Amino acid sequence: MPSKLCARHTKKQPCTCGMGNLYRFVEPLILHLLAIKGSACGYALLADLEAHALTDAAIDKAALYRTLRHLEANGKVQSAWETDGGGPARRVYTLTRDGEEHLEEWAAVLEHLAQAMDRFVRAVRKPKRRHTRPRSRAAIASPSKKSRNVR
Amino acid sequence: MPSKLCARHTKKQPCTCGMGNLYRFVEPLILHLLAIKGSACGYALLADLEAHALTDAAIDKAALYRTLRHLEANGKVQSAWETDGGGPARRVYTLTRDGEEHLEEWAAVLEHLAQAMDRFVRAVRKPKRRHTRPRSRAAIASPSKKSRNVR
DNA sequence: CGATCTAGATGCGTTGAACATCTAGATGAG
DNA sequence: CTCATCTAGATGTTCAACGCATCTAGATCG
Repeated sequence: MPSKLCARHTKKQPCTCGMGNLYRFVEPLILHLLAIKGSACGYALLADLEAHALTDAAIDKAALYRTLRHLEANGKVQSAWETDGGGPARRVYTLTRDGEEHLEEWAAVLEHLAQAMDRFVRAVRKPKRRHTRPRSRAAIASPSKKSRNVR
Repeated sequence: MPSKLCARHTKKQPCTCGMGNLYRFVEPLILHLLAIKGSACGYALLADLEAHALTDAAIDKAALYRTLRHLEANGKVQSAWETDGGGPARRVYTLTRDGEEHLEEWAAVLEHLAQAMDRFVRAVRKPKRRHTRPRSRAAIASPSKKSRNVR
């Protein structure tokens, strides 16, 4: 996810930039499931994803498989074909060390985001402070000094 | 946002389906800012958005203006040109009643999402329960009974 | 044999994201 | 006066993601 390295923020702390809400949080879910299951093929993950999903949005098969390949391409997971045991061959995935770290990063990002969202929700629900009368033109025109370089 | 009405869920509760994390949460932020400011033009919102943003991702001018037009097209905000006071004409936006309700919906959605993310983060950080040895083939093949219709 | 289940993958049309660019009035410096 | 800058809004383009449909193919079972 931070494959693009996020030019804007040179912060140490992982940021939400590079991820663009990638894949509807499918990525961290997969990493987490692999972490607790040890290993699994895509099809097996599908059922668990439904149960653990962060949102009530259904998870697309295609998104799952594509995300797995994407994770593998970035070295977050490894896969190996498993043909024994009947049925079509399964591509069985396991987390790499890199993947474990990636999951931690995701946790940090989501933790921040959750807190921010929580603050936002409470701000929205805060007993409506009656808003100041339509402010003067000047107040609107120059919101603050540090809004110079708004790009 | 639930303009597509979300065919999948006929739940009463607002869901995250229709929104696809639309516009990086710019939409609810705009609604909220308009709610507390009473009214504002896009340019004035820009500065406040930086301060209130949910993520550390910078907010794109283009995204802001387009979101405003989108909100207006859906009746969530109203706008009027304001030419007095010097400078180029400003399109000044105000929330509609519909927009106020929309903000409430967003609050509900974000509240749920924040809780889900919080649970997820805690699950990830939970003291690693040593995962069971590579489970039997059967256990992998049929994850659960209710995974029949995984689409 | 044919239907169904398991498992993975691909194709495509639409939409969103990131970034650059453009118009144009107002203002201020030289 | 002229040029640069600021304010304000809008558009265009490219690329990635999303949603949905479809496809292959082995295994299994009636």
